[in-house]
Amino acid sequence: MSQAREPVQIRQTDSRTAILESAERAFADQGFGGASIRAIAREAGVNQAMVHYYYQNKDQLFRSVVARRSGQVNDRRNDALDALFQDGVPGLEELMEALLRPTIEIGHDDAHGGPAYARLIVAFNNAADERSQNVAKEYYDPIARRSIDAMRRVVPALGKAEAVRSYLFAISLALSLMAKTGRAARLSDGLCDDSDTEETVANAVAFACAGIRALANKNNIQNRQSG
Amino acid sequence: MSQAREPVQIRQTDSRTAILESAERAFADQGFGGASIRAIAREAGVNQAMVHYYYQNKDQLFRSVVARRSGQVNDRRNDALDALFQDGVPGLEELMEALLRPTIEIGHDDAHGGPAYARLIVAFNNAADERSQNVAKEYYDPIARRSIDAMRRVVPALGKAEAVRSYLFAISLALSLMAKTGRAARLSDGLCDDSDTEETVANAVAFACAGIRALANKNNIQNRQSG
DNA sequence: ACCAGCCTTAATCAAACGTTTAATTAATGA
DNA sequence: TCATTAATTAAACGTTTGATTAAGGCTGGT
Repeated sequence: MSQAREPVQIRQTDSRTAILESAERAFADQGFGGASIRAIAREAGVNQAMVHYYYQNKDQLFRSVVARRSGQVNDRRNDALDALFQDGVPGLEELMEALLRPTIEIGHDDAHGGPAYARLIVAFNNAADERSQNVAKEYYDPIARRSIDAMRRVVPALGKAEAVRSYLFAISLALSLMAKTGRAARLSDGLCDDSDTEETVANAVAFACAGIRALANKNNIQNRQSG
Repeated sequence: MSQAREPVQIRQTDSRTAILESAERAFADQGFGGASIRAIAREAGVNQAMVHYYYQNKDQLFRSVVARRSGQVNDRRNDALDALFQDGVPGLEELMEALLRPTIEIGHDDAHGGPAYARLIVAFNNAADERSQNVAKEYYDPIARRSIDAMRRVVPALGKAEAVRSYLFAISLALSLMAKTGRAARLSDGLCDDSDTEETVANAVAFACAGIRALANKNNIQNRQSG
């Protein structure tokens, strides 16, 4: 018997991830329909047949792009949740920072293609087409459910419907911060930088926590009146 | 002299707006690149050359779709702002409702294709490509600037950067409510309906106002400490 | 040296794309 | 009635698309 070897990963690494990163940029900039496999291959510096060799078709290429990044973000979120609830129930600010920080930080990670994925994830987060919904369901629903449960443990007054809404609000808020469309800078005449990760996280957490408490109070008052 | 007549509009109305509405749905569902003029024409029940006859090319077709709806929303917003500030400075809740309600309501207007435009506007609101940015700049920046100024008059403690961020947060929040991706219903096991316009507006306003006040306080405290 | 396996290539396919054209029909004003 | 204009059509343009194929190069194990 020969000893263990893994020549496969070593050899395929270059082209495989080059395609993935090129695809990430293309999907982010032009959408699924607008991106072309030919252009993705060209920018990755590989033959266009290589895209099909590694990823079979355009649909699976898209899923592979999302799978890689969502894994990075959600691993960090899950770890943070584990740590937070280990010593009892944390505060709302801690919880929301744990949920929002990984999302915002990956979008700010210029060196590793974060902004491109940020644009991509924003685009399909609010999309209603079947492909986007299937991908969202597979890669983001599990962490979403866990986060919503966590929010209700931290703020017991929060009803389930309000918790879901709050989570989606907070996420949509964090995503709008990742997108870096340049609109904030334009509207503020350059005052909003958004490259300051810490300030961005702080703003998002502050805004989200205040909003969540408002929904929880609203829910509470309604229950008292009707009950 | 013959009496007044407008045969042109009457004759072209049918096909012209049929194309526009079909295009709205196509762009919303498949994105700019994914939507095809052929399919748009087919679903509108017209020859595909008609699309170019009325709208020259795909780019102008897209702009025409946005122009029509943004006009509807922003006229209502501008009127509401005029009315609000006529008798002095309104409260934050009134202001935010004036800004968010038109956006949310048009997304809930099932009978007039609102949901399709909602999805479309969400998609390109966070997009960074040149086309989306140009359209956003032309059709949405003016009302955005006016709204941001209004917010600062109502909440003087709000710095300019915070006001811009707050506005973008609030809008992204309202848009995520319009989108109706089905995700809220799925995550809440059907509890979140989002077809109740009044409750949706109330939730969005409550969340946004609380968040804005939080940012204003944060800004205030920082100024006191550093000043 | 040789084979077997991944990796890479150029060439090719049918289908769909946005756009243009020329010709036809329907409605109008004189 | 007749020329004029607007609306509509079918057909074709050249290009690009996603996907497939068959062939060749490279590498490591024997």
